Amino acid sequence: MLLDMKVKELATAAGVNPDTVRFYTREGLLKPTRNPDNNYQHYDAEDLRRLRFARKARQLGFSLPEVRQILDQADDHHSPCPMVRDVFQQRLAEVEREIEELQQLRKRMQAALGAWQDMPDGTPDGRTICRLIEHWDDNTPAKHVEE
Amino acid sequence: MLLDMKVKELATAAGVNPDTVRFYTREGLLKPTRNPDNNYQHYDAEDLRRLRFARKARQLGFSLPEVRQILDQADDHHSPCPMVRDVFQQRLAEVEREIEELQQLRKRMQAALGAWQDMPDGTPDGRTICRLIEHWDDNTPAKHVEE
DNA sequence: TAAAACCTATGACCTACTCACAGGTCAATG
DNA sequence: CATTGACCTGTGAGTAGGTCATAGGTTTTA
Repeated sequence: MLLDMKVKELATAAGVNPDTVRFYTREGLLKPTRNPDNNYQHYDAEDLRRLRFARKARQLGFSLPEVRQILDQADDHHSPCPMVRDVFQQRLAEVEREIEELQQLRKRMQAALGAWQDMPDGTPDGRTICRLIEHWDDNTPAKHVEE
Repeated sequence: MLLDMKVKELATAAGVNPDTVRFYTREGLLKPTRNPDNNYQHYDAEDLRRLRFARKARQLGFSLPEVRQILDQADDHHSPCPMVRDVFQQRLAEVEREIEELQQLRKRMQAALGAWQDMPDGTPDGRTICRLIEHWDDNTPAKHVEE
């Protein structure tokens, strides 16, 4: 292999914290060789690709176990792509759920903010702590049973 | 006080897990009295109000330390409302940032999904792990410096 | 040759709970 | 009155994905 990197070099090359490299190594996402002389880890171009891949996958919302699964499948010369397509679709749906939830929240917050314009601050009197929050109407749709 | 509740009664009244009541008590958000006979905690109507308040505040995105701060201010007969308004505004802005980020992500995911329609799965060949992800274009705007 | 900069492994810390455990207490039943 | 079940107590671990601290070993550079 052309590249032979120690932890910090790999970390710098991928733009991550050296501790993340060590963490991923412990977690089995990276498989460096070890120099028996000094016990140092040595990473090659393949590890760099794996690390970059892992970071991209994390940004897309794949969990660490999912990333490891993909990498392991690739190691076994199975194409992980069908699985990736599948998890990716699920993740996209999840992102859309999150967006809707946050939009609901924003709506309620804006409404609360509007209502608060007209409310006095008031000092806590033993009956109320902060009316701003106590009088906030929680319209959260009850938790789904199927979850 | 009219109400005198043990842990589970308070938890049921507020619709939370009894362990949450114990946790909030350890964290100083609730201040029950203790029965010296059996070492049990006793909560009153005030604790119920604090607990309900805390849950509402959490739903609005306040952190536990923030909630404690608000409750402490109320205990000192200072109106926490100005602070609440302030943190609330920040939280709303944050929610809006999160929404935008997620919308960006969704956009990129949808684009990737479209592009993938035309890409073959391919078996890992030592150079690529999963083209679907490796060729995904990460347009994440570089991290803000001010954060 | 000595300091600076790196490496190692391990464990703690972060959030906001939730759960498990071991042992004490209490109300009701047989 | 003893047992059972449901409650209580405190403590510690687990969750996700890292980040940081520590103590000690190695390599590089001045």
